[in-house]
Amino acid sequence: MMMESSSNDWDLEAVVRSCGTAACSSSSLLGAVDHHQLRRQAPAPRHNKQDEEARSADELLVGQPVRPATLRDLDYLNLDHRHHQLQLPISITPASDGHEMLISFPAAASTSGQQSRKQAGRKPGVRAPRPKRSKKSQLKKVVCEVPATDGGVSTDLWAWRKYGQKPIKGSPYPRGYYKCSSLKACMARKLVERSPEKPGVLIVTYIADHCHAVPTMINSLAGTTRHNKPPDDISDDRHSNSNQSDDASSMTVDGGASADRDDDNGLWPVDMSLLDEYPLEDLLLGAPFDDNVDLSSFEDEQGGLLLGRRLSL
DNA sequence: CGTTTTTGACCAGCGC
DNA sequence: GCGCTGGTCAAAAACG
Repeated sequence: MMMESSSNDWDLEAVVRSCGTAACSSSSLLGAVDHHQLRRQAPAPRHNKQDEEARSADELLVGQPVRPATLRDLDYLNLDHRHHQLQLPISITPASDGHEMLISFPAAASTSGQQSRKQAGRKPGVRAPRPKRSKKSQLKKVVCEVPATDGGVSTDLWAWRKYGQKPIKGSPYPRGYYKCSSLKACMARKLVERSPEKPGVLIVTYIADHCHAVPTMINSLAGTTRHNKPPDDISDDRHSNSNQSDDASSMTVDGGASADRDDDNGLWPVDMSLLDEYPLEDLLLGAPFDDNVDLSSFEDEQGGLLLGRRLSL
């Protein structure tokens, strides 16, 4: 019953690893710069290289989790870089349940896309029992409305991995589900969907806090990144969507970071001078974060940040 | 080879 | 209790 095809199919690809992205050079270490980009995917199978090339690529860059502290911290961000920037918060609306707040950003032009892919999925009947999930209503959530600007490169301090996508009733757009990929034990998740009323606006819901520090250096591991097509690749692919499975809402962890990466060590350098000006504690305030984390454990002997190195557990 | 994305299946929560 | 819906799992494929 899942994922019917639709001309409205779209794909969100959020680049979440900020620290190495062009848009997140030293001046934008906090990454909190929420660029947005929608990736449109062509219906052709992805294993075909040419088809892949033809696939349009809007990338969605979703900003880092925003909390009140974040808003404060964003004040000092240098948002003047080559990519589209978010205009910072226009309104903050507390949700009724007290666990949730809505942060609205000005809408911007957006694009959408889709992609096709070979049949995936798991064989029926093979599944380990999963732990009881906590009541959804009890989860702490932060909802952000961000403009889906095209051509922008999004940055986010956190590395996310997409683990699911679902069509949402009442909305022509699917919702993408993302987990923090920096640490497997991290329960932080992010939901990304396009606002049905305002297609130019993406609704990003952050759930749970990260249990680790903000990634500042990232290993270059195979398969950790996907190509992010330049904005001019964005085309009318969405209209060519035929029997494609459906709107893919995905985020990649990349954002064109490779260009800035230090290939010698596979790590993206961090402008540590920023840490002088803005203590790590402040940086961490910029995103959901476990208050109990011992920040000192994330520094090496040179005072450099160790976290952010992708962990394989 | 290790990682990600895609996507159908599975499952829990919720409303009726 | 049942059905709908959303959230998550996990196999397969892509990627570097």
